[in-house]
Amino acid sequence: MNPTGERPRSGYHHGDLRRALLDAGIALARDGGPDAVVLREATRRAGVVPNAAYRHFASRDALLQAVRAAALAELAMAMERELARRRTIASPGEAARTGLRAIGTAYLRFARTEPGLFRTAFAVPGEPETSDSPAMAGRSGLNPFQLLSAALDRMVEAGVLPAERRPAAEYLAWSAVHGLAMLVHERTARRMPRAQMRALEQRLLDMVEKGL
Amino acid sequence: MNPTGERPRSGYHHGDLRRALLDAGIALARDGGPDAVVLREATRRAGVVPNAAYRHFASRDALLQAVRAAALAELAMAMERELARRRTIASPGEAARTGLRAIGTAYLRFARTEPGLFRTAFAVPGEPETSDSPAMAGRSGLNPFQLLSAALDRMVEAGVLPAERRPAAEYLAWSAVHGLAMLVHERTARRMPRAQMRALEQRLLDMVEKGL
DNA sequence: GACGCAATGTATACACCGTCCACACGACGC
DNA sequence: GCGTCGTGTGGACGGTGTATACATTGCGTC
Repeated sequence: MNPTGERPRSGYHHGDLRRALLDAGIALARDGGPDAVVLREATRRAGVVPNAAYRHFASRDALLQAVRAAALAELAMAMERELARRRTIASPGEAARTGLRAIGTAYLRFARTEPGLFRTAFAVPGEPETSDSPAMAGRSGLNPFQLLSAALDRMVEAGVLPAERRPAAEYLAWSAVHGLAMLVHERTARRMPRAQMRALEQRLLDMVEKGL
Repeated sequence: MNPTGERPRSGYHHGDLRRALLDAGIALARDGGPDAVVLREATRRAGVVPNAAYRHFASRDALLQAVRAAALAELAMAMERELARRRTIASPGEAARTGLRAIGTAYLRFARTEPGLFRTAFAVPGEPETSDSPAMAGRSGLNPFQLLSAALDRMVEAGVLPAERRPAAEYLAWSAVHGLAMLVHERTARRMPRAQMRALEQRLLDMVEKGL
């Protein structure tokens, strides 16, 4: 009944209402996407009257932005985990390449396994991902976009990406992966067989590597 | 005051309310995106009481889907225009390549010049674009996705795309272009200089051509 | 040409939403 | 011990989508 385990309420004051509202908002976004994060429902889950939210968030949109930042942070951490999962590779060139691939893989998996959070992170206008507010970042302090940039930098250093192709390369890589992610869970190809989908993801990452 | 030029109302009956509601919905989506197409406002513009809409659309979502179909049809026509604009080319291989490029160019321009309709077409779940309801199609009877497929088919016929790479290639091409389109007008890079943006679009299309 | 039915538009009402305002409670500093 | 200020409450307003019952009228049938 009370999934996060906090007792219903201590007294007149809540204790940490901001956190409770944010958690409720994240849960709503997780299953239902951005439109599902509705202020009154969040307060209901926190066991509090609707207007109490306004002591912590200026508007429904402010809450939504906070949820979005949390979603981006989760994605960043998924990327960091995928990067860490690589075994140490022989050549530095290969290491750099698998780094980029890990970023893309984590992105696509996140879109698959957390469609609601994914849409909340990217289908809602707001502060651009390129800005570095720590709320959007993972443990490394980098947000998803910055993690991608770093991966590309390492490719240049390792000599597997010509320096003259480096500028703005994150936009190309991001575009391709993001487009497929949208395609995957939003529409068409929803009922494409799993194996075929994975193969398509690999081909896309190949295309990026080859075409960058 | 009455942009489409129809007189305010004849009598008790409207004449073509369905069309009027759809037009109003399209106008709302054009500046404001999917969330802006609100049923009551559409009826207001048609000079009719809110519930009248329910004689023509089962729900707000049904209206939204009709608007979405119209947006897809507009995109299809933009693609057809771009295809027709090509001068006749010497080699059939080159013709096939410029065909694919025209599709991508039209897509990116549509996202730029009609952001509201673009988001309505793609940021809202619904019948997949791969289905061929004529409401989503252009003059050729093909919808945007089918136009892309046809362009790829022509590349195989002309011998500029190996047949073994053809299957599912539309997903790769669509992903890249769609991702950039989202990136363009949704977030980051909104204030990127025009020339730089165009250059980026060209590089993306290069990447697709090379990496497909 | 009159009639009746089905299609279309109206009236009223409900639940839900975001948000504003005035007020109640209570933790913390003087 | 008391006042102040941060936090939660109560009530209200205008907006939305939608259900249900009613009014009007165009059109096919006799």
